Amino acid sequence: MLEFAILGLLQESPMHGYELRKELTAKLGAIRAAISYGSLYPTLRRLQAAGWITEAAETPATAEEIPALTSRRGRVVYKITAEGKERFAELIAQTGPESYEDTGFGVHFAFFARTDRATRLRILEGRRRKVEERREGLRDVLGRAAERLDAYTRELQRHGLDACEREVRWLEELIANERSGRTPDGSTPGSDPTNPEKNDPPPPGQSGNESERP
Amino acid sequence: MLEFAILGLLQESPMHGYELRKELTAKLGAIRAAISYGSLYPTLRRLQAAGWITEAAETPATAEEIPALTSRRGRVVYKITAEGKERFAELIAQTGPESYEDTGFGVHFAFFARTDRATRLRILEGRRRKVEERREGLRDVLGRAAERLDAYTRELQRHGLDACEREVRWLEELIANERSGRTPDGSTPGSDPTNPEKNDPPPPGQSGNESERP
DNA sequence: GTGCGATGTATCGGGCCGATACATCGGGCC
DNA sequence: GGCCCGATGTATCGGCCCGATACATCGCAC
Repeated sequence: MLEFAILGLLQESPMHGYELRKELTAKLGAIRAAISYGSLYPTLRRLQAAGWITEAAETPATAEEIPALTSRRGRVVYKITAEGKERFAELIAQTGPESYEDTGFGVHFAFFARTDRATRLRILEGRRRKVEERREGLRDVLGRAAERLDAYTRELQRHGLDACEREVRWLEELIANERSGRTPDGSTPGSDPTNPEKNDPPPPGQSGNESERP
Repeated sequence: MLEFAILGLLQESPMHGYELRKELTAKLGAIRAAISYGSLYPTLRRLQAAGWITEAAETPATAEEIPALTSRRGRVVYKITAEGKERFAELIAQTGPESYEDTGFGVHFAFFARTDRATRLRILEGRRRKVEERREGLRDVLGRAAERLDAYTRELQRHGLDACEREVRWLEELIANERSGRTPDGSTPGSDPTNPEKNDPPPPGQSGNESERP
C-alpha cells in the first residue's frame, strides 16, 4: 500500500522523507490518519533496493560556497526511476481483492487521475460488491441475532450499516459518472485547466499485456 | 485491541478459538472485517502466558472410554481468570488516545455495556474531539489546497469529510443520551426517569449481565 | 541566550494480517 | 457405495505497518 502511494507521489516530483509524509497525509487524509516514519523509511529503503527509486543527496544549489561549519546532514531526496514508473503502472493494473478493502481502495482511488477508466470501473464495482457484502452481514446481525447483542453493540452496527449504505450510494454515483464519461466534479475530461496532461488517459489502450512478472 | 476484545468476550462465556473468531466478527463487524487467526492464536497464547486466561481441553464427556483410534485433536476451550477480569476492568478504565482512534474507539464502544457511564462519556468526547480534528484537516485541504489536488482526490476528501460530519452528529446524540441517562435504543435503564443522574445502566462494577450462558 | 516548535532522518519491538497447511465431519450428488 | 465440498477447527510464517524513541538543526519569539 505504502509502496503504491510513494511511487504515485514521486511520479509528480522528487521529494525527501518529511515532505513525502506531509503529501501522503494530505492526499490520504480521508482514509488514514498519518503515515508513521516507522513505515515510511523502511519502505523507502525497500523501494530503493528494488530499484524503483533512487536517492539523490540534496545539492545546495546557490549555497555551494558555504561548505560546512556545521556538518549539516543533507536532506535525502528520493526520485522515481523508469523501472519505478513501470512498477507503478503494474500496480495500477493489478486490481486484486485488496483493492476493494478500505485502505487499499482508498489509496487506489487517490490515484484515479493516473488510472485508466476501465480499471477505475473495475475497482469501483469491486468495492461496491465488497461494501454490499459487509452491509448484508450487518443487516443479518441486526435482524436475526439482534437479541443476543446489547443496545450499544446494536447501535454500533446501525451506524456501520448506515455508513455502508451511504458508501454504496456514493459508489453508484461514481460508477454512473464514469460510464457517462464525467469526472467526479462533473467536468468532462480534457477540460481541466490545471493539468490537462494527467487527465483521463487514453482509453484502455492495451499498452501492455504484461504477463506475470519474473 | 484484540486483547481487550477477547477478554471482554470470554467474560460472557468460555469459548474455543473458532467460536471466538465468529463472535468477534459479529460484535466488531461494523469496524473491522474479520480477525485473522494469525492474530487470534498468538494473542490467546500471550493472554495465557500472562495468566489472564486458561486453557481447558474439552472433556469428551460421554466418550471417555474411547481413547484414540484417531488421535482426535480436541477443541481447546479458553476461559477467563480472576486476574483476567481485573485486567479487563483495568483496560476499560485506561482511556488513552488510542481509545479515540477508529479501531480503538470501536472496540471500546462494543463493550460499553460493561463500561461505567463516566468512562463512556470520556471516550465519546475524546472521540468527538478526534473526529473534529480530522474534519478540520479535511476542510483545510479542501479549502486552501484544493487546486493542488485532482478531482478524484478531492472527491475522496469530500466523502471523508461527509463521514466525519456524520459521525460527529452521531456522537453528539450519544453524548446527549448519556447525559440524560438513556441507552442508545432510547429506553431508560432500570429505574427512575425523573432522576437520571443516579442510574448507571449496566451496574458499573461487576455486572450482573442479563445474558449468562452455562 | 535560551527555550521551543517545526523540520528532518532513523531504529526497534511488537501487533496484526494474508497465505498456507493440516485434519475432521456432515451432507449432497452420482 | 463412493466422492467431493463446505463448515469446523488449530496452528505457523513472512511481512507490513505502527507507536515510541532518539538525535540533530533551524528560525523565532521572549
